[in-house]
Amino acid sequence: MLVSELSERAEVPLATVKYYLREGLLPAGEPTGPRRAEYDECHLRRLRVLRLLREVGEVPVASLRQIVDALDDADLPVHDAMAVIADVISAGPEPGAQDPDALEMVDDLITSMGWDRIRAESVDRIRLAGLVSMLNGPGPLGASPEVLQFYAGLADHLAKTEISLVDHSADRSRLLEDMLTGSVVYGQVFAILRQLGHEHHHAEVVQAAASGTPGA
Amino acid sequence: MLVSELSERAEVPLATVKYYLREGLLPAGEPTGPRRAEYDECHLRRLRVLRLLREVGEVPVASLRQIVDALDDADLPVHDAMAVIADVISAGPEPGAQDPDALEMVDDLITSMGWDRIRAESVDRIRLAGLVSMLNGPGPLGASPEVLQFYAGLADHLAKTEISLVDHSADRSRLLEDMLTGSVVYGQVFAILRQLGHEHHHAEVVQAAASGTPGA
DNA sequence: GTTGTAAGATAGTGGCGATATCCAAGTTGC
DNA sequence: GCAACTTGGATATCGCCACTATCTTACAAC
Repeated sequence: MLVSELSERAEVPLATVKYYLREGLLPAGEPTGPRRAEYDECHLRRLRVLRLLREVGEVPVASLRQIVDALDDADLPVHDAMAVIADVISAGPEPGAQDPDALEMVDDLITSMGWDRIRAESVDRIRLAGLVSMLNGPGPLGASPEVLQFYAGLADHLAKTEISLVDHSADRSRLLEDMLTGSVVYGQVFAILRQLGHEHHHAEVVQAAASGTPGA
Repeated sequence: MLVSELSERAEVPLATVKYYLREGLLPAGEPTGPRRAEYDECHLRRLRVLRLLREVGEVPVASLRQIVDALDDADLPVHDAMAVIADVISAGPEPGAQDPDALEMVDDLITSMGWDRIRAESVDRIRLAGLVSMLNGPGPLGASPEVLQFYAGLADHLAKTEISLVDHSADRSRLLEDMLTGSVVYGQVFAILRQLGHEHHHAEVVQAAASGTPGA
């Protein structure tokens, strides 16, 4: 297929497709002449993944480039590619000052969960420490080890189930793309369901309080 | 305290504090003269909340204004204020074409969870339908009712626990600010823990597959 | 008084994600 | 064979957003 068809099928403006080609997010098509090139289903899939990451995951274009580099590096084992991708997606603008206490809390949590496969350089580990440090700073919110354990237990259950559901027999690029998009989209799905749960349960306690203290 | 002290204590650049005052995110201080005004702890708390929502939650400034409007409207009951805030935070750029099938799946899910307090206009409900529609479109990922139920069950448990932990006896603005910041920060905490869980469990299945098929 | 800084208003900056325009070279319809 | 159209490719421009810098006036403290 030609660029214009690619653009139509993915419902992405032609100018944007060209932009992605320019940025190296989308590999160039197979040239069939000096001013002509052919694109296939892989390009279409890749383009859909890119748009999903941008629109649902709000991943910046610069990060997308790092992600496709990992995706397309056939020498990189699947698990290492996922690690690179996880780091890129979690990377924020904030290196921030390290808080040793918070980092220790996080490492204790990781140990108590038996998560012995987490890399020490994991961006998520550092970022979590940043959040914990923020929670334990000024303000009424606090992150006790018990509360963190509760969250981690739930997250472990969710993550374990999700990993068990992926079809590990697919070929490398499909596998990576599916894990990536699944992680992003279902992450959003869960976040929204949590919000909906808040709305429902908050309504219930408010009503209970109102009927329990009718004159207050 | 004076603006400069407010800026120092919250570790926010003075120019940014002035910007927030201009935008109406931060109420003006009590004027003690034609060119002088006094700020108190409420301003400091509010400023910290605003920065947290921006930095952790990546909430746009325009949304912050809508949020503080709800926060400061003393006539708005707490639950209604939370509903407004939830809608503002979940609002994306995408009204998008409605997919009746996806919306029906979402409504079935909501019914099966017993979530009878969700407003029909809830932005989250619509957004979830958008994601489901995307999952059931082209691509290998699919959102079956069973999978959605699994996510919703977990989300319900999490949300219920979180709601039970908030101190409902605090005064209105503290209560709202705490629920809001808690929701945003712990949402991030959970998301990161999920990622860490993925990293650990994926490493385990990869290793199991490698030792199970040593010569493949 | 002199100096420093607050408050307030106005204008400017930088990053990012596209989008628009132009051009030379092929392709297609006739 | 010829004209109209489209493609790939390069360059320029746009719009939004979150700040940030500058300037002015007036008060406060020494």
